[in-house]
Amino acid sequence: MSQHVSCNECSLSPVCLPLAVAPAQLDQLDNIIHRGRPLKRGEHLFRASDNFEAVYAVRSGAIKTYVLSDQGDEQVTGFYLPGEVLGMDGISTAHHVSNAKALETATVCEIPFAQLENLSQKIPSLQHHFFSLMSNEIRADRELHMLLSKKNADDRVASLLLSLSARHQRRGLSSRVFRLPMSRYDIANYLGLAVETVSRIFTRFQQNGWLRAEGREVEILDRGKLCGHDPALEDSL
Amino acid sequence: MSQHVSCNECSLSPVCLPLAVAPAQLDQLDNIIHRGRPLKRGEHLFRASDNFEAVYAVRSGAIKTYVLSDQGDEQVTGFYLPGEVLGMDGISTAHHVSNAKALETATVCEIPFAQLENLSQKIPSLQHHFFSLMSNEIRADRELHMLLSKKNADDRVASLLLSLSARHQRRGLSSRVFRLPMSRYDIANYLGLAVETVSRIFTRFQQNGWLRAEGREVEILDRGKLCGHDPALEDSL
DNA sequence: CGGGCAGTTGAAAGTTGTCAATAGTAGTGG
DNA sequence: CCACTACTATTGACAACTTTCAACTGCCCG
Repeated sequence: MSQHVSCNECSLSPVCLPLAVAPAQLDQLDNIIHRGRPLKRGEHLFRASDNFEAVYAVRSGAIKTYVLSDQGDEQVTGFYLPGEVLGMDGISTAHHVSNAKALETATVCEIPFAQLENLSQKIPSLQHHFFSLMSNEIRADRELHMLLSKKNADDRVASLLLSLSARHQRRGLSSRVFRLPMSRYDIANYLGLAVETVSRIFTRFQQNGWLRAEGREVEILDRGKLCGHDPALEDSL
Repeated sequence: MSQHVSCNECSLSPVCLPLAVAPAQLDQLDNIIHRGRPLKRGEHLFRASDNFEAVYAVRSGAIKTYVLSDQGDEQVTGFYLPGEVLGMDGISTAHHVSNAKALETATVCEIPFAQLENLSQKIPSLQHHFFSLMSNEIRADRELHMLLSKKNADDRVASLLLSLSARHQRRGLSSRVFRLPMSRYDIANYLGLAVETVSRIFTRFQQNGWLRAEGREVEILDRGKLCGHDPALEDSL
């Protein structure tokens, strides 16, 4: 497997950073990007104590980010799929504040932030796109805030399933059948629930005929009913 | 009251956008800022349907942001005090996704975003500061995520009180005695609790001798014990 | 001065968490 | 290649925290 897929040849370019850069300038972006060796399941991309040097775009696999409280318990703060950018929470502090860990074998593009800032000075559309990315992150957090604050356990699980489905579709994959890259524990942790609760909800969704799940393989059988659990999502697909 | 306090003369400049701009260039920032008439309590600064034109720095008073679900119920997503910048969630969509409403009489500086982007092309430190601001917002959302996901009602209320306290101190005001700009309803909504729960917790904190509260006036009597409720905050002040 | 909203308090109900036990799965190493 | 082990997932019973419903007080603004 070549580790030197340029942005030009990367199938993710329509959904990744290159979408903000004119073809003529794509080389400039391409030149600052480092493509590292694949991460194995469980390996860290960065840790909370590391200096903040770069942001990362997922090329394959999946990454989870999490923070540790002082008591040492973990809070999963996000799941990142191919084409998505992570690591932006470190900009203001010069060191990362969260940890990033591969949920499965994953490859990432490393984008040194200082150079990205320089390039953003020259390419306004890149600057704007990066503002947009961060703005999207904030917006997603607002929705998560509502999810955690107002929605019951069923709605939370349904919402995550539909979010993953939509993000698969964005990459041209099936929005109906896909594989969850994360464990039930990670799902529970992310959604502020107990694992047992998540497990029971998966069972109930299947009993209702809304979902088929075998381990991490899921098939969405009745999107409407899953949305119905959270009508706010009715139109999202 | 003059509505034309330049950044030069503004007491908030050490904690607001100007902190990222060299004195020699401050005029350039100052020139793009609009200082509107004060907002009365309950007035909107912007609404979710509005076009996204600008971000806003609070000069006095307090603003809350909120989103409405499709069922029409409100989720308070943030409280903004003097020196804090809001409205950045609209960058990616060209229209605002949240609403911003004055909790009390408030004045704000309006910073047209297109011009801010242009200026950021010329002043690298301004671009960086703006990235930092958004990064901070994301980081705060991560902490809120943990709060809503893992902490009980007591910890959530304590955490909000201590956050407000720290933000007062940042402006050189008392971190011990201050006035809450928001209602118990807003606090409850923001923290994902029922008003009754918040009210009971205020009562209990007072019975424990940790807090004095008369309406919206609060005095923190035992910061340690409030932190103790959420040891993650022990060192924040 | 009055009405409506903000705030407080009590009792009951419900959703979710905790504890415990069991089954299934995947990675490891012989 | 298979067995072992540790982790992931599921299910049930019970407990706990928080919500909901209801009533009441007080205050602010019109």
